[in-house]
Amino acid sequence: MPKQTFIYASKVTPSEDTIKLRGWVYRIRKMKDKIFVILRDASGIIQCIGSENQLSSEAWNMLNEAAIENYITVEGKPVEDNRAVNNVEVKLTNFRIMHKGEIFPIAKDQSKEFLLDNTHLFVRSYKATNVWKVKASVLRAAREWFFENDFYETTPPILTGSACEGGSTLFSLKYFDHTAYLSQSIQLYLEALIYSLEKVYAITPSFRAEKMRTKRHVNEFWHIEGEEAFVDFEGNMKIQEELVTYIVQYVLKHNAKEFKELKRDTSVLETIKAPFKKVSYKEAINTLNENGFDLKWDQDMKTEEERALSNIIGEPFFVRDYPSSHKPFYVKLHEDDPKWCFSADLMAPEGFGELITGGQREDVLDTLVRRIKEEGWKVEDYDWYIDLRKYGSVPHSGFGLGAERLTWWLCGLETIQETLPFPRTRNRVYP
RNA sequence: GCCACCAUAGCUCAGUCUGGUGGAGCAAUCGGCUGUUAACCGAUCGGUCGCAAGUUCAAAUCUUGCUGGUGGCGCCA
Repeated sequence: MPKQTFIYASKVTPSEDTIKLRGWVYRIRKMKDKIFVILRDASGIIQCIGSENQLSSEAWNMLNEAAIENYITVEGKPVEDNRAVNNVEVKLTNFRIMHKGEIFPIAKDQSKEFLLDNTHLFVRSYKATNVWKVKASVLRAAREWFFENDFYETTPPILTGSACEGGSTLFSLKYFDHTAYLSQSIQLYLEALIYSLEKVYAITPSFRAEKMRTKRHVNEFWHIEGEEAFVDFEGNMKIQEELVTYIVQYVLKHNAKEFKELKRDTSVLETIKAPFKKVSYKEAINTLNENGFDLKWDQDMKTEEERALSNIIGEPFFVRDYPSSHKPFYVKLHEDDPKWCFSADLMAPEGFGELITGGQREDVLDTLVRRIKEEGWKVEDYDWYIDLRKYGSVPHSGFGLGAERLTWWLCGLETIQETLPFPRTRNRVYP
């Protein structure tokens, strides 16, 4: 008899041959002379049925002892049956518990706090597994798009001696005899690399020490950042909308099963196609004021307003040309009216809000130095960055996409924390 | 940083307002059971009511402090 290997639950189809599966007990329902056990593996779940009169007494006894999350191996014949989960089930001829262990602590009733305390066990839950698969697709699709469009993947440092987004939200740590910081964005380093590779990207963790408690924030997230030489503000938005469209189409094609399990209605996602709608900041304020808000032209949009705008527009859209005072020193200003700047945020529909911030960078030496001073930063802290404008400075643009923000929206989840296996939040750095 | 809220059995919660012998469901254990869909039925087991102090004849319950956690906001991806 040829050696049989284990197959995945999702690959099981009715056949005359006996198959072998391995995985964990997802559910088990016991009756007098038959037992239903749902086996879970990386691919999904499948129902197995064991009857007392078709199993050895050893196998039957083991089946009676089986409990949630035991590691098991099974053998049996796959048959069609419309009473089973996916209309196929395995009639067991053999059953073994490979590791019984203790009673699994996560059961039917779970509070958010309990799940976070047991995150290391919750990662194996069926829902979480589906999210990890979508997120893996997001990262893979992003890399594919960059590769297809001649971007080079680069590896900038995560440990850094200077701030990018401002001092108050930096995590600091001891670096030999100095203080170093965890990266908030590798943008400044990517700007250096365009002078070598022209079109670069990186996927790195970013850290923000913000003491916020919202469903949109985590203190450690994965940042998909791109930077391109010779690309202006408009061209940068084109890159972003094509990248996002590619990722959306990729997950729709490859993750239909996961979306179904997550009960995500994908009809909105199916309509998404570049180019995206673009509204100026001024227009956005006007639209909001027409819908019952009372905002001034230079007022910052708050979460409530952003969410309202996202629901009004109902598709992905850019808010472009922000007031300069709202954006950092590296953003290029409009030459004719420096009150406005070349910065745009890409918003997701359905009230999910910001996915990307991007824009054209200031490439003129004097203007950059002036802006750093105006914002109250020390010029010497940015010496190397300023240097980039001294030797063949070129117009360039870039953006930062939050992998978790995107996954959150694509999966239609309650909170962004659910897109990370071990989310780092204000009160959680363990496990 | 600001504002709320929560802490009672392994888990989810009721009981707190109005002080007077700590409850239910799930899990676990035992038994029953018709192909179950987080099965169902019966029984058993299970508690320093987050910690500390105060008020009171009497505190899970009222007061104060502390600890841990959750939600929302500023900010942002």
